[in-house]
Amino acid sequence: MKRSQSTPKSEAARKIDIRGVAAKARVSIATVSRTINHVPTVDPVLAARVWSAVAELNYFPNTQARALVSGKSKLLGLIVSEITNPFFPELIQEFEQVAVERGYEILIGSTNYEKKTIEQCARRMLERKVDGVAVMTFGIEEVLFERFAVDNIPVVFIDAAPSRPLSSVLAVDYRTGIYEGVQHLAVLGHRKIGFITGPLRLRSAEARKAAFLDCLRSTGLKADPAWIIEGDHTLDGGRDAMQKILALPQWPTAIMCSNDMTAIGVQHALFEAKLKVPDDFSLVGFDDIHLAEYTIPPLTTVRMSCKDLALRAVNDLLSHLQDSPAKPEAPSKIITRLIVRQTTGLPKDALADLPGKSTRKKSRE
Amino acid sequence: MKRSQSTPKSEAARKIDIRGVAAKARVSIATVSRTINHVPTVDPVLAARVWSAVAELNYFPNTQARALVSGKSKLLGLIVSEITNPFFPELIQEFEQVAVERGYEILIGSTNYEKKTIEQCARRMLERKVDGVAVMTFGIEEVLFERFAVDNIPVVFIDAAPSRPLSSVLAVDYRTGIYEGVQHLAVLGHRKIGFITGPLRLRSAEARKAAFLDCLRSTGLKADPAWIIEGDHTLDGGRDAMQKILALPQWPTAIMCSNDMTAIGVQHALFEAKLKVPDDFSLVGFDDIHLAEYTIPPLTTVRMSCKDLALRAVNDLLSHLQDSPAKPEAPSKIITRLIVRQTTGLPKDALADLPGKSTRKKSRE
DNA sequence: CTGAAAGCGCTAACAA
DNA sequence: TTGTTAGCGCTTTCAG
Repeated sequence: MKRSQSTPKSEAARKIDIRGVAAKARVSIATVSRTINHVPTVDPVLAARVWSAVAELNYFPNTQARALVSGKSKLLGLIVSEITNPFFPELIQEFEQVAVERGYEILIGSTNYEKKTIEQCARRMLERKVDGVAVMTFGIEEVLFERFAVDNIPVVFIDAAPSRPLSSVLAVDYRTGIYEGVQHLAVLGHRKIGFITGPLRLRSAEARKAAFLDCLRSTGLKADPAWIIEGDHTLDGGRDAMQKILALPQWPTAIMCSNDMTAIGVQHALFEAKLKVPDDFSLVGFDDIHLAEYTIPPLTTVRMSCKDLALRAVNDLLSHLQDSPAKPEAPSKIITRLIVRQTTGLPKDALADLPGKSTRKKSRE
Repeated sequence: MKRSQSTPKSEAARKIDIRGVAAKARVSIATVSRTINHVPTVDPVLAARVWSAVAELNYFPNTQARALVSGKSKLLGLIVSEITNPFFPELIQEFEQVAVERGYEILIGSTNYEKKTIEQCARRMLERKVDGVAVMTFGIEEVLFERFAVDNIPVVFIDAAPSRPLSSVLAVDYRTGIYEGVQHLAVLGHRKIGFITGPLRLRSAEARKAAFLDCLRSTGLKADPAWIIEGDHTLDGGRDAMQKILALPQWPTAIMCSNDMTAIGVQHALFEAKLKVPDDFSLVGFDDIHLAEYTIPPLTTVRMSCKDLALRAVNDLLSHLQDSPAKPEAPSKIITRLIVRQTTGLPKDALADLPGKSTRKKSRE
């Protein structure tokens, strides 16, 4: 089995490492190291020999050894809520692209909202000595991230973060997009708008709900607490929440959702109940995942650019890493905006309401 | 900045490493190593001291150093086609779970079907010294994986693999599921069934198509080449392919798709064309992603268990790693089976066809 | 059963 | 500019 070891053919079949390259190029390992790290002070002639040895041997450096000695793993952690929610793969893809461009690898952790898993993720990141972590799980117990501070590892959170050095926060401007959504609904004539939240212990689920309530108020509508249902940002959660609303004696005429998956779940609940979108209910999602364009009918939703999110996250992390001169504190928020598709329309009682201004009771069940 | 270095407080504020633990526990670093690696021959008294030192210091070993010396990174590579296709996150989730259970971390690579990206992925895996790689991208240029053979890194492929040591293949039994699908359609009365393939350079897209053709034949139906359209396993691809079919003078009455995303794209194309599923077209997907249950109407599809796939992939890899005694060659195929939901029904011309057996022409456009 | 010591492959002083 | 050498934090002989 251990062929190369049991047959020490002197030079011939040695392992492909920096020494092998050095031997073949007839230089020292230091020169090899300098060459492959593009240190400018290497004699071009030697460099050429090194490069051709590298090519012939098909050599590449051992990341572990490199990391061990340099203290930098060139790994960025990315912690997301739930990899099966399509928003996150889209985020991951963008994040990875930016990271790889900048010479970093990413280590993904999916928490599934479970505290134990989150702990495990944090630990894995620490063990692998990531150079930075983006916690994109929209609200998390920060205690678990104290160790990162101890180890001087930058962390970027979303929406809110503990204030400490090397930690920054990506602020999302939920209000603009949600306001546009509420306005849109109001203009169509909706006065009774329900909201299905995400898991409320997630800070940004809370933020989205707060933004919704706020926008309702500034639009002059009032919120019926019965129509604010807690969901969990999953398809099942959306379906269940909508079923709860359908069990209510009074129905809203429009539903906003804390994310698109919830909205798709709602569409399904409505389909099962033989109710039509947007004829019986108007529906607005949040995130604008690619799928939103493909639901039937296509989902009106609030777009949050995950490309932006990813780019900003990586930049924030790296700016802490490369002892940046001035803090390029870019406090601008991540913007959101409404994308109108086909799940929003006039409220069912619009025609009836128009002539007489009477407040009709909704049909029940 | 470098507090701990500039202030060598003897014992007090030293870095948290194996030496720190050893010092605090008053043992040698070798004993610490043995203890945390659960070598059974450690004196319980010393072990206890070590563990409490570990706890107090909140110590955990440096994976890099460990990997460097042991030669095992405890990393498993997982290469997928496209992380934004929901099938893959589901796969990743399962794979990660199994891997973590077994003490491995995973490194994800998403190829996006681009050769350059695949190369990059392969290289990243090599650089990070993964202990094994699962190539779940359903067909890939194996040349890129030769280096893994050189480095004795096991690789598991899907559907087909180069035969070499340390490489195994996960065979999926496409026929059973697809046959059930074709049968189901045939029983409903469909005689004209179209198929939208995946990217045909992917081996398993080819395999699915071949299985379909095969099943058609053994059901006694014949395939119209015009109704076999190449898609690309994406939403957009499905929509485009269906639009091509709709442009044909003759329509099939049912469509099978190489994956669920394609089917969702088809549903969208039909929606745009004001055609109904299953009234105008019956539709069958493949994969049974979670979303399939939530489309409108819910998608009839062929289930392939990604849990199975993940489990088998990890097992195959690990069995190569731990010098397994006998090869536990489990040549059983990954099974597939039909899940009937609501996108399949009687063909549009069923009633008309029943009385007179005449072959009517389909309405065009 | 324990500790001292030799590296794993590489980078970063320091010398030449 | 180049080579020599000392570790990075850990596992693993090998003596004791």
